[in-house]
Amino acid sequence: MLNIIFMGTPDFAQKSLQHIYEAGYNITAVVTNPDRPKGRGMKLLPSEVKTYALEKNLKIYQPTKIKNNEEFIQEIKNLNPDIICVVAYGKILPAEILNIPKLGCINVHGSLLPKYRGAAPIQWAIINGEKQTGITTMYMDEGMDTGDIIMQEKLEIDENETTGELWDKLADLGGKLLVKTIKQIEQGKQTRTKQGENYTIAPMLNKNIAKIDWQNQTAKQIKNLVRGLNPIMGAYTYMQNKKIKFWKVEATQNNLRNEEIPNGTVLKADPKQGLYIKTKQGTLQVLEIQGENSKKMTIQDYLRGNQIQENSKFE
RNA sequence: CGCGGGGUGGAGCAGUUGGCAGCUCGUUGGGCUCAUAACCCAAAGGUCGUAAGUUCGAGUCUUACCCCCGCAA
Repeated sequence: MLNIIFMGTPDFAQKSLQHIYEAGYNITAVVTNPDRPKGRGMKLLPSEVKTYALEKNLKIYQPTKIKNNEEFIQEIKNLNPDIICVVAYGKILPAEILNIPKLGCINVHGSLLPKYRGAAPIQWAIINGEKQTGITTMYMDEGMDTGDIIMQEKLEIDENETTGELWDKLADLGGKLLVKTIKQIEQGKQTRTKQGENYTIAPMLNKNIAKIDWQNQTAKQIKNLVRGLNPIMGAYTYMQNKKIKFWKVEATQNNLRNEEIPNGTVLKADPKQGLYIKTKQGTLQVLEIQGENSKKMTIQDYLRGNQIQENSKFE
């Protein structure tokens, strides 16, 4: 039986760990990021991977840094792993680590490489309105998601699907594909394909991209942004200096009114009929909204207590 | 002790310097209409988070506690 070391941090990784654990592999250690303060009160909370590892009584390492951490690297060597599986770990592994396992370090990535290399492949696939994405398993090298591809599996994206929904599906698919990949390696049947240079990058999301650009984005693009940032961050805009987030919107092609009015103008705001906003192209209908310091609610609920004037403007 | 917002009929909110607890909507009953996410009439529904304090009088001021939410990922 192979000795496997698993490295990963968030829920996406936890799913992979669960799949290989349930497939009966011998997981000699789990490496995850140190507990981080999060939530209200900034309480120190363990990662999803750590929680799962604790539950299954697996050996856990939480190094704050890996590069030049001789003690940690020695520990890994001593465990004598056949394979190291890395899924959304959050740290870059130096060659010293990559070279330890006899059968290699393999990684699960949430896109069809070489498309969307980087930290946020799922989010970007939705923001860009992709109709299809998938999971790739690969041999890791020192670059960022540049290793040779072992297996890929495609998945269709629904036009209303959010990042959260797609995330869960891919996490599960990733776990399954990881197990299949390990099996192939175990049997020596794995293939190895170079990625080629036709790649795209999916960098970490920052605050700026979450802001709706009323001047340059069409209704359709805004819809993609909103679902791409749900439930992480949420697309936001301003109304009278108050930050407002949209969680669910619909894009309609035809304009509600044809007058020459600025993009971002409220065309209609009514508790019964909803909220409609003019965009560069098409009309945006808001379905779920979140006011400043408030919680997410349907547009109907929101408009009962919060007046939005027709012809006022989002910025 | 990370910073901030808030608990008021079923929902979302307002409530000014303490002085009859309100708005929009929903619900129920009735009316009108070829028709409606339409309109008209009527009704039900609140120990204002909990406890104590100040006061002639507290949703409003003071203190303590409980709960919820936002920022950050």
